[in-house]
Amino acid sequence: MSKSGEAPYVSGRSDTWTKAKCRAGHEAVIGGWATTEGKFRSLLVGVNRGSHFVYIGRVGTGYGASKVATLLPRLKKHAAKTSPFTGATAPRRAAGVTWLDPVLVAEIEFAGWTGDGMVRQAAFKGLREDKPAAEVETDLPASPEAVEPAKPVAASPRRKGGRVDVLGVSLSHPDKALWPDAEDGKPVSKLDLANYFAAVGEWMMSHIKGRPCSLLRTPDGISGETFFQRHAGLGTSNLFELVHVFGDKKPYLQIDRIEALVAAAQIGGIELHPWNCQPDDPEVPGRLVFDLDPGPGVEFNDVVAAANAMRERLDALGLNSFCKTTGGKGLHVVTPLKAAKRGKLDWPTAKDFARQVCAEMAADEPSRYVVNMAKRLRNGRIFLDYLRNDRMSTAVALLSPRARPGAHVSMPVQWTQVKKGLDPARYTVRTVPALLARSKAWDGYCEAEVPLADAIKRLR
DNA sequence: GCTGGAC
DNA sequence: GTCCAGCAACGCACC
DNA sequence: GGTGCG
Ligand SMILES: [Mn+2]
Ligand SMILES: [Mn+2]
Repeated sequence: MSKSGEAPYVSGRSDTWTKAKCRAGHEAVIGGWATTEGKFRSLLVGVNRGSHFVYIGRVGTGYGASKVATLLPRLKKHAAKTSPFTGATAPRRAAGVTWLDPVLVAEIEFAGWTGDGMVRQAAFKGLREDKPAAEVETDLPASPEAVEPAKPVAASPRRKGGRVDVLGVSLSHPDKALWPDAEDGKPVSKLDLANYFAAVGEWMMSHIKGRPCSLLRTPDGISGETFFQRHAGLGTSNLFELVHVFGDKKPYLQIDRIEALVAAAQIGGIELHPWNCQPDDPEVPGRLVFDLDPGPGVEFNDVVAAANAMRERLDALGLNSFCKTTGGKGLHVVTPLKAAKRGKLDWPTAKDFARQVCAEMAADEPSRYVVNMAKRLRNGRIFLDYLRNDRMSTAVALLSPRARPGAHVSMPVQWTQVKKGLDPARYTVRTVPALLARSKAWDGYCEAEVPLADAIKRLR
């Protein structure tokens, strides 16, 4: 498992069989193509298994109409009279399908396998000119037992064009620097980020899975252009899930698998900003985030004190809380919420609860805390930002890196660490995988959830 | 990083 | 071909 | 209503 932390990235998932299949290959041999009404539709692809050429499904070409233009002549050159596919699963002859001699190798990206061994949501990424078709074999063993346990993935060999795979996801320009350094004077590359995500993804996933998740992207590094992306656009990797939320036509990005984290790294997606809803239920609050934002002139030790004070208040209300650094100057105190069986919690209620807790804390120590946003009263005080607790509001995800100098990440810590001397700058893309492997921080998070209704009663 | 539109 | 723009947008505080 | 902010 990935907790051993001895390798830059490891599989870490227990469903080895599924995993092995998912990674079985991102290459396939083209055995045909399909058109409808004369327009190109999809590629029919397969892999070699022994003496068989086994069909594994259709592959779309996404949006790159230009890709089709260059591909079509290559296809036509290898057109054949008969199907190259063999065995019981070979596709039937059909209108609009042209067969091919199985010599062209496609690089594909896909989201998984159907029960009958076909790729799901497969997209064409390009031709592998350097790979002979005969070498594209299924590496699936005959039985699940033959799959060896998850093991460190070997350092990915460089391919032509310098591309590298991480968890089967192809990275362009793996050596491109995204940060000038991680407190160590050495540039942090896209490959470093991908390896980071692969290493900590297991810990991240339960906190982002099933929720819309914006990306803060910086494809040319943190000193280049920076922009948020919340919607899936043209050319979005099919490793992301797409989720529709009430009131918006366009689907939001969602990250449900570690491979999607690597896909985020590929497009320079550094920061993850998920909704704080229950998984797969955008309308129901799933956690409260108390965002402690120090104004100018506040010592970090005072933020530490604020986090502990917040924890005590939440304790008194019957809520369990967990603390993480933000990767910046503040801290987040997070309380997991149990979804009520009846009488669903709504966002206005959750936000109002958070506001009241913060307002009481500020009223008790007005010289330290403000609950009023953007007021110049913030000087020397800590802004208790309750506004993360709204439907469309986000806070930086657990273990998300920050697109700022130092490559710090939002690190889960134990309450015993939340004391004088806690140093958020220790936690970087470079240091965290090893530290996390030995940490017990946030153990029991899921079991700690409590319905907010009880706490609301106690508040009044 | 990637797409699509203007030139 | 090359160049360029888009890639989020909501609630609060204050003017 | 606009602007600054998170
Ligand atoms: Mn903050
Ligand atoms: Mn804030």
